[in-house]
Amino acid sequence: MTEIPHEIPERAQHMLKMLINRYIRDGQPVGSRTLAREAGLNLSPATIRNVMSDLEELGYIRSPHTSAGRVPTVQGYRFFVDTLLKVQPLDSLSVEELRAEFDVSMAPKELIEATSGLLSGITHLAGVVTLPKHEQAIFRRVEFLPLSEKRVLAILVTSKGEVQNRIIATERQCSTSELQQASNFLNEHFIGKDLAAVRDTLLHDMQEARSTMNRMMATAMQMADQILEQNRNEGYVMAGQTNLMEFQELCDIDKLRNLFEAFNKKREILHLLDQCVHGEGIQIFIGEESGYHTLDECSMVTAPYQIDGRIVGVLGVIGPTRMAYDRVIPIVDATARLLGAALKQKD
Amino acid sequence: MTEIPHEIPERAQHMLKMLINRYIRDGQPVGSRTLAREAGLNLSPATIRNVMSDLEELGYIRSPHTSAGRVPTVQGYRFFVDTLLKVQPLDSLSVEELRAEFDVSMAPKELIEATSGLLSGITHLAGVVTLPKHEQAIFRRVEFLPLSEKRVLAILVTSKGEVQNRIIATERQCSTSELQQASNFLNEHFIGKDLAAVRDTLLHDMQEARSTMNRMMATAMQMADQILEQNRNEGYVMAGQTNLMEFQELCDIDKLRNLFEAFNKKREILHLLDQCVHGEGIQIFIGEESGYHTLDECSMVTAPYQIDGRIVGVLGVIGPTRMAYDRVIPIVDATARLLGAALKQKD
DNA sequence: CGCTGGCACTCTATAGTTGAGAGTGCCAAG
DNA sequence: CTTGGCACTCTCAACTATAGAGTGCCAGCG
Repeated sequence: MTEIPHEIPERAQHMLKMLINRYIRDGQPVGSRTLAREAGLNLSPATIRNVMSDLEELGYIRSPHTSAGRVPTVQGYRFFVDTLLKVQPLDSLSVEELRAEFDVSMAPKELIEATSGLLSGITHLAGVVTLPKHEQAIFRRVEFLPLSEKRVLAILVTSKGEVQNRIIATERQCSTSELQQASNFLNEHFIGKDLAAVRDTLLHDMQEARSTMNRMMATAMQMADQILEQNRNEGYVMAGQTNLMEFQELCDIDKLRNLFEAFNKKREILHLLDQCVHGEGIQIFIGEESGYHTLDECSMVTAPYQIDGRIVGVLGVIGPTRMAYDRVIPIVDATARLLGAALKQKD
Repeated sequence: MTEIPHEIPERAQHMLKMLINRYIRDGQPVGSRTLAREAGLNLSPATIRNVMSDLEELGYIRSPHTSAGRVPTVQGYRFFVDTLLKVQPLDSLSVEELRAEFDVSMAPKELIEATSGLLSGITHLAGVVTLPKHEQAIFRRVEFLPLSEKRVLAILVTSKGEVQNRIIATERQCSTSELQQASNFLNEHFIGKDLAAVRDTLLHDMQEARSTMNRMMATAMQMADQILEQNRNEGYVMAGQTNLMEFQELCDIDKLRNLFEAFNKKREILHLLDQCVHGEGIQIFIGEESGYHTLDECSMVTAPYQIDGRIVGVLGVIGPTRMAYDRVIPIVDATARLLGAALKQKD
């Protein structure tokens, strides 16, 4: 079973595991002597050296230079997380502690932000959570309130408890009854309809009749657009970026700046997160695997989160390649479940 | 007029100005030869040296070490911005360009965020804007919408067009008419009242009668609390922190981390901003003047912004002490006016 | 008296040098 | 297959030397 020809012998695998564990712990290249002491297999450093030499040839580890011990390569980490790592799910006590952090009375957006902060707080890495994407948002209600002479506050509510508001400038003063009439019209016609459909209908109607309600309808449409855009998964919330400054390997000010700028630009990160939404469970990008240079020395551990079995978003952490995967993975996993559960209660 | 005894002679002032300008430009200590070339007063380096020696004795400049030219001290910068700097208001073209960036249809919170981004974008420093503090928030309307069996969405609107929403768990299913009744009750009793008063009355009423509406009222109160808290000026929005990584003098990873953590904690920054709300116009903190160690190598330029002549918040930028004050000050000033104007339209 | 050139002095930054230490690769022997 | 031994390589830190920048001071000049 483990005798696959030209594959890594069991003993070498064990050493690789030890080496990576050690490297994750203190970030220094691991030498043969250290490993001999640590590995538990009463072997001399010389023997270890032979094995390490093999592992290097196979591409799992490399020496930064001739006399500096070995560090894992991306391929090494990949093998480590794929087959060497036995991830234990979070014990139920920890899960309960975690669950207690979710305040279900929060609005969805706040909940997302809190979750992001939670992830970064527990793992001491950067936490990231995409905004949940609802398959379809259902129009629930619209409300127009006069603010001052020519200002109207418009509020749009969808089925998921999401609320958008926006201020409209009107050409002339609208009476309360006029506003009432407008909202009644929209509420009667569109309640329970898909927001995208509402938007299209409004767009169509506006071309037909240049009614006094145009302004209101245009705004309703704008708000619908905004919600739809949000639902197209346009964005994520990040927390704890400063945690990344703690790691020596990222302390190069230039790398750090590039990284932070990538976080701000969002595009690359978003693209990566999008990829994660397709895979079922935990996804891990290690170093260059992401394809983005700015993330070269970073890994990303993500899990999609779901509502009623439907994946609506992704969350995870970003940290140095030598992060404690065994600790981080269960946390990300559990957090994804808990966030899903917390969001579900809003349906 | 300029002959105040024991004060800096005119020529020395001019040199100090030149020296600081030069230092702001390229961040290197300025030597006598450089200054001789730059200053325009046909003087030899030796003469310059004598003057510089005087300036050093008076505490306006100092040498990082024996042979390294001079850099301004905090006192030097202070004198520079107070009396040497002639700030020209932004030309009207630039003001118009700036004004175009303000989209008055945005909700107040969004507007604040956009302004913060604007400041950081133009100055290439970190931009900061406090949330506006309204003297009193007026209760405008509350709305309860059933979401699912035991979930109700509550929406609270104040006179300034601010909207809060929150999800409530109810013990049993509430009928639409019940919810209607609850909101009618609140809307009738409290419209136009001060939010703090509403809150207190609710608190009182809840103790009197354990009605079925308790849950609704409790939530309304919570939301009122949240708005009130926001109005107590609890917070600010920051943008462009990464810009600060461009500056050599802040490139020490430890300083940078401390700085970023101070930004996250918010307390110290908030305290500083609070001080600025009292002074009338532009306020400048240079280096240690702030009293906070984390900001030692930073300056902060702020201006309060007002609605109808009433100061409701502060905005500004944070950057290295050697920032281009002459450029930054007019920008901060103009932005404060424009933000005030944009917010006013929401009243 | 203020300005100037000259000069010795100080300090930093840079490059080059050295030695200790860590770790390797290889080899021959068990 | 494993092991101890040994020569080799490379880094890191400490140290030294040197060039360059800038100063302070002084004596002379207008």
